[in-house]
Parts: sequence; C-alpha cells; structure tokens
Amino acid sequence: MGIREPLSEMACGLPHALDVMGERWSFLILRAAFNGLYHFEEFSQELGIARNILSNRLARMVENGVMVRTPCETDRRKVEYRLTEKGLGLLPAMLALRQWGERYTENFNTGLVLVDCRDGLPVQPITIRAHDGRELSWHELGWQTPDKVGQPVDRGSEAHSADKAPDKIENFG
Amino acid sequence: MGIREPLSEMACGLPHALDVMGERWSFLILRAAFNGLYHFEEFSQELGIARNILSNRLARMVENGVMVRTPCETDRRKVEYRLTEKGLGLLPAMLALRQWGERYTENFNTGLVLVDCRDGLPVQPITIRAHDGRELSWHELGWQTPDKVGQPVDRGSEAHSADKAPDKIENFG
DNA sequence: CAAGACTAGTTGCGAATCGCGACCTATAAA
DNA sequence: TTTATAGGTCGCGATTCGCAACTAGTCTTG
Repeated sequence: MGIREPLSEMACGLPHALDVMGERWSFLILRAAFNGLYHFEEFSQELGIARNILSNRLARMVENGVMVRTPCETDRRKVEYRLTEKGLGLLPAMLALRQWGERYTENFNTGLVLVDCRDGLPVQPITIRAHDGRELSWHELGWQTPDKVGQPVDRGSEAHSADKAPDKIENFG
Repeated sequence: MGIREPLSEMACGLPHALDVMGERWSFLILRAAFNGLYHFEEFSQELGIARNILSNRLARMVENGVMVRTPCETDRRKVEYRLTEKGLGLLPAMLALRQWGERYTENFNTGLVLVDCRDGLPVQPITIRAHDGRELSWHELGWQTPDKVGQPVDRGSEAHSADKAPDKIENFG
C-alpha cells in the first residue's frame, strides 16, 4: 500500500473495502469469477487485461482472502482461482453497482435479466431496508451510537440549505 | 477515456458504473457528499486528497450527472457540489460495500450504527431478494432472456468442479 | 477603498501505476 | 523429442497520482 495511508482509517468499512477492491479491474475480475471463470487464461481472454496486472490483482485478492489459489489436480499447468465466502459476500455490492450502471446508462440493452433460478422471475432492485423490511431512503437514515440504538435520531431538520452548516450536522460516514 | 475501451462494453452495467465511480477517491468523495459536505475545501480537508485530483474527480462526477455544481448565492467565492438523483442512487451500492468492509475487517470498531431515524433501529444488511422478498444466494441466481422471464433456469448442476467447464456454463455477467 | 484573507481552482514536476510485448519455466500432448 | 499450453515475470514507455506553489475572483477589515 505504500503511501496510501488515508484509505485505511478506521470506523468506516468503506476504506477497507476500497483498499481490497478499489483498484482498476478488481471488480471486473470479480464479475468474471462470479461468471464461473477460474483460470488465469480465462480471465485474461475475457477481460483483455494486461497479464502483469491480472497477476497482480489475483495475487492481491488471494492475499486479502477474496479468492483462493489452488493448483489444478488433473492438469498441473493450471491453477484455479475460486471465490471464498468473503469473495461471495461481495455479490450484493457488485450487483448494486451493476443495477445502478444499468439504470443510468441510456439505451441500455437489456440482453439478460438476473432471475431467481427457481421461478425465473427477476430479482428486486437492491435497496436499503429497515429492521421490519420497509424500504428506506437517504433522508430516513441516521447514525446512532451502539448504546443508544432504539432511540430515534434527530437529523437537525436536514442541513441541506446553503450556508447553514456550522459543522457536520449528521455524520453519514 | 482514451485507451480504456474494454470497460465500456455493453450488456452489463458494471463497466459503466466503474467508468463513472471506479477511480481512486470517487467513492470516498461520494461518502463525504452523503455525509452532508458540499464545498471543495470541505472535501479537501475531510479526505486529505490532492487538490488537483479532487478537482478532477468532482468535474468528472458533474460531467457524469452524479453531482451538480452551483455557485453559492450568499458567498460567491464558494461553490456547492450536491448529489443528483443519480448520485443518491449510489447509496445502496456504497452501503453494500461498506457493510462488506465492516464485516470482514478484523477488530472493526463499531463506532456508529446506521439506523432508521424514525425508530433508531439498525438497517438490515443489504441482500439480494427474489420478487417475493426471499433472500437469494449466488447459487440460486441465473440469467434469463427477457422473453423467457418466468421460466425456471437450469444452471447445469453447478459447473464448479475442476475441469468440467467445456465453456461458460452460465453467464453471470 | 486598499490590504489582507479565503475559496476554488490550475500548473509543474517527480513518483507510482498501467499497458504492451517479449521472455521464461513447468507441464502436457503429438 | 518436439511442440503447445498455462501461468507467470521483466523492461520500458505512457498515463495517472500526489505534493507544493501559484493564480484569479470574492469577501472582510481597517
């Protein structure tokens, strides 16, 4: 990581997530892995990524526990890269990103729809939900200290009018 | 984007999403914006990012419709950067990434909990849900052509045993 | 109104990263 | 035994990043 310290600050999971997955190609490699690819040459051909970069990213994902690297039993030239449970855990994030990309790409060609295998019906758009399942928007969210969980949060009547902010009204991150 | 063509292939929203948000700092700037910051100097101080990079990223986000840039009425030295609806639409993706980062960061210090303002109860972990709300894992998902939506998908009995893959069994992306 | 301070940048330059092609090693197939 | 394949590494030019310094408008203060 060298000089990149600022990404590693604590109390927010985003820096760590970006540290692991924030480099160019990482998410596309992940997508390919979810696609069922697991050999070096497969990733290389599918993505058209430079070999040294691919090598670097795969090593990094292994190092960070997103993938495991195992020599192939039946053909010892080959190596298998497989998603770990931690890697599989990135599916909601990747899908949310994808859905966003699809929604806001004009003339997006809906070639294939992600569905529940069982009934072939499309999955829902990914949303943020309250404990009881209600869908929540940004304005309905707030931060609470662990000891005060269960107490309503006052967000200071929405700081979003110009020049009101004396300091951070609410802390979303 | 010059030579970066491979990211812009169609039929998948991820390349577009990464094109817009995949550069270093973009997601942290987004987080800061969700935090209620909207001035150049605020972002600069909060993130410790180089000024030229910040300038570049903000311009890019404006260009891509994630933020709008408006000169401040009351102090014309200042400029306001605000999230558009498109920008707000990134909240599920950002939160999914954050939750993943939190979950897999050891000794993660849970300083603040994201809650529903109304009752102060924590939001759910972000998941993928079927049309009827059932939570779905990777193994239960498949791709279907639009005209065949509603027909169950056979994923070829899970390609994930070594050396079976003659070709892509199922196409997750 | 003039002198300073503040905001939002831009510019230049060295350092780090990316992308391409060539090369290398171990294994498998002909 | 020769050739092909898989998974890399190495070197080098092009791009991007990070830092510090500088600039152009716009308040603010005396």
